[in-house]
Amino acid sequence: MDYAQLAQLMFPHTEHDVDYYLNKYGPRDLPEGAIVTRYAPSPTGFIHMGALYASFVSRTFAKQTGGVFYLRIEDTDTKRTVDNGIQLIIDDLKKFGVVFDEGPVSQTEAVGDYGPYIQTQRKEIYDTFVKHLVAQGKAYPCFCTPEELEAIRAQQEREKEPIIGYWGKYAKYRELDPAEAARRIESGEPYVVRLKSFGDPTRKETFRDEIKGKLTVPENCLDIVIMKGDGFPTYHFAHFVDDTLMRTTHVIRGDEWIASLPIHLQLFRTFGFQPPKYAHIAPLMKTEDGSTRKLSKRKDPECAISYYFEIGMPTESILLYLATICNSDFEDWFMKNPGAKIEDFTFRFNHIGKAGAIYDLAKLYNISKGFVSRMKAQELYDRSASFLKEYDPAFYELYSRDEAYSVAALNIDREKPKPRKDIAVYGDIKAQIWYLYDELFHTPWQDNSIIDTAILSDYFANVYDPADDSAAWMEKVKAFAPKHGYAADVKEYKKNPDQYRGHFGAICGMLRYLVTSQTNSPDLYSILHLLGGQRVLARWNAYQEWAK
RNA sequence: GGCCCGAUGGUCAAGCGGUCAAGACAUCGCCCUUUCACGGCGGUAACCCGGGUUCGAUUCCCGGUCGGGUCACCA
Repeated sequence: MDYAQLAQLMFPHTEHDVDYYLNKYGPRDLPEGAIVTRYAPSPTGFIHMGALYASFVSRTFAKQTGGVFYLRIEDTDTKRTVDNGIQLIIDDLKKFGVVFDEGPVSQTEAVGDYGPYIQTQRKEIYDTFVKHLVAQGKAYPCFCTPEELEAIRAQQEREKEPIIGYWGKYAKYRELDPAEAARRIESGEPYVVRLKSFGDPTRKETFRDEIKGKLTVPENCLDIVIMKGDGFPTYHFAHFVDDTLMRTTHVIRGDEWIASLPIHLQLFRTFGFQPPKYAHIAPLMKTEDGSTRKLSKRKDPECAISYYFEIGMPTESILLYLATICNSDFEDWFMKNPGAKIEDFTFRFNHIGKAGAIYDLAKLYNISKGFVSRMKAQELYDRSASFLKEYDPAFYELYSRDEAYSVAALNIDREKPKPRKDIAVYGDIKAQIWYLYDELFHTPWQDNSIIDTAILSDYFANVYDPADDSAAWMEKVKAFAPKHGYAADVKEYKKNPDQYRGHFGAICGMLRYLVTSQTNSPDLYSILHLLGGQRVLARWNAYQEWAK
C-alpha cells in the first residue's frame, strides 16, 4: 500500500481534484488594486467591538478599492454554533451599515459565485485538499490519544525542550507505514490528519504585514492538525483552503493570529500557492486599576455591541469612533468636513496603529454628541422613538402622543450653526426634555430660595404675555428688571455691581426654575413658548401652592 | 518559560536624522452669553531606560525594562 492508496481509503467519496476547484473558483475580474477581504466569524450570534472594528476595516478597504467584501461562516467548531447565529450576525452588522457583497444573506440563503460560504458545507472541498496532501505523503493520519499528547508535552517540559508540541522525533505517527495506517483506520480507530512539517525553527523568515510592517517569524516545525477527528478542518487549514478558493487578496484579522502565521505560510508553500497579504489589527484595550488588558467580552459590558443598542447609541457614532481609531488623520479630516461620509475618506493600512488602542468611552460619547447635534429634529425623533418604544415604553407613550410637540422640543437650540451637544445616546433624551411633559412634572421643585415670589407675581400680573415673540419677551424682562433692583444690562451690572441685586438674568433664572425645576436648560423663551401661556401659568399656580 | 509584537502628554495620536515635538478628547482659566450647552482664546501636560551610529537622534542599530499576544482535535 502506498500513500495514494491510503488517501483513497481515507477519502473515497471525493469527486474532484484540487485543480478542479482551482478552476471552478477562478481569479476574480476586478480592477487593479482591488481588495478582496472578508469577515469570518463563528456563528455565535454575538458580535463584540473588536469584531465590529475588524469588519469595519475590512469593508472599508474593500469598498474604497472597488473590491469585494464577503461573509464566511466558520462553524467547524460545532460547539460554538448557535441557532439563528448567522441571522443575528447579519442583522446586527446591517445596523452598522456593514453589508456584504457575497456570502450568507440569511440563515439559509447566500449570494456569490465563490460559495458555499459556510464551512460545514465545504467539507468535500477540504477533503479533496487533505486527500491531495496525504496522497503525496505530505500529511498523515495520527492516532494519538489526548493522554498520549499530554504525556509528550509533559516530557518536553521536563526536558526543557524549547518547542512544545507534536514535532520531529515526538511525531510518532509521522513515518507510520501506510499499510498499518490503513489497517487501523479500517478497524475504526479514531484519528486526526496532521501536516508533515518540513520547517526548521532555527530558520527565520521575514514577512511584510500591511499594518505591522516587517515581521520576523521562525519556520513552523509542528505537525499541526489540519483535519480534526470529526472530519472538519482546523482553522488553519480552512483559512488556507477558503482564502485560496475565494480569492481573498487581504486577510484582515486580529493580531493574535500572528503567532500562527508560520503555519499559514507553510500551508501555502506546501501547495506552491501565493499567500494573500495579511493585515493584523491590534486589539482594543481597556485600562483597569492602572493596568492595561484586552477589552474582554466577559468583563466589559461595553465590549458587546448589544450594549450600544440598549443605551441608544447611534451606530454612526460608533463607526465614526472606529474610523478615528483606525486612521487618526480621519479625525482631522472629519473636523474640517463635518457631516461628511466616512466612505469619502481614504484609509491607509500604514496609518493604522501597531499597538492596541485603549477603548475610550468618553471619546466615543464626545463624537456621538457631535453626530447627534447635526441631526435634524425630525430625524432624531424618528430614531429615538423606535429606541424608546423598546427600552422606555412609559416615556414613549408621552413622547409619541404628540409627535409635533416632541419634535419641537427636540428642536430647541437645534438646526442652527452651533447646535447644542448634550445628547450622546437616545437614552439621554428623557433627562433633557422631561419637564416639557406635564405628566412628569409633579411639583418637582426642591429649593424655594431661587424664586422670589413677589417678583414673579408682579411679572405674571403685569408683564408676561404669551403672545410675545422672543425679542419682545426679552425686552420686557429687561425693562421689568430694574423695578425690582436688577440691572437691565449685564455690562451695566458688572460696572456697578453694588448698585444692583443682580442683573435681569436672575429673573430668567427664576422663570427657568419655575418651568423646569432646573437651574440650567436650553433656550428659556423656546421652553416658555412651547409650554404655552396656560401651562406656564398653571405651573406658576402649582409653585405658589407648593411654596406655601 | 520559548517565540513574536509594541512603547510620544491622563487618552487617541502626528512625526519618519535637524520641529519652539502638530491636532483631538479630557482637564484648568478667560471671553461670549438670560442659565447650561455651543463657540472663541489661552494654560498645565509627553518622546520608557542604557549603550552605540552620526556633526546631530523621538526618529536608525543593540541591550534592558515595562506592556501585549501566542504556545489545542477553539476560532
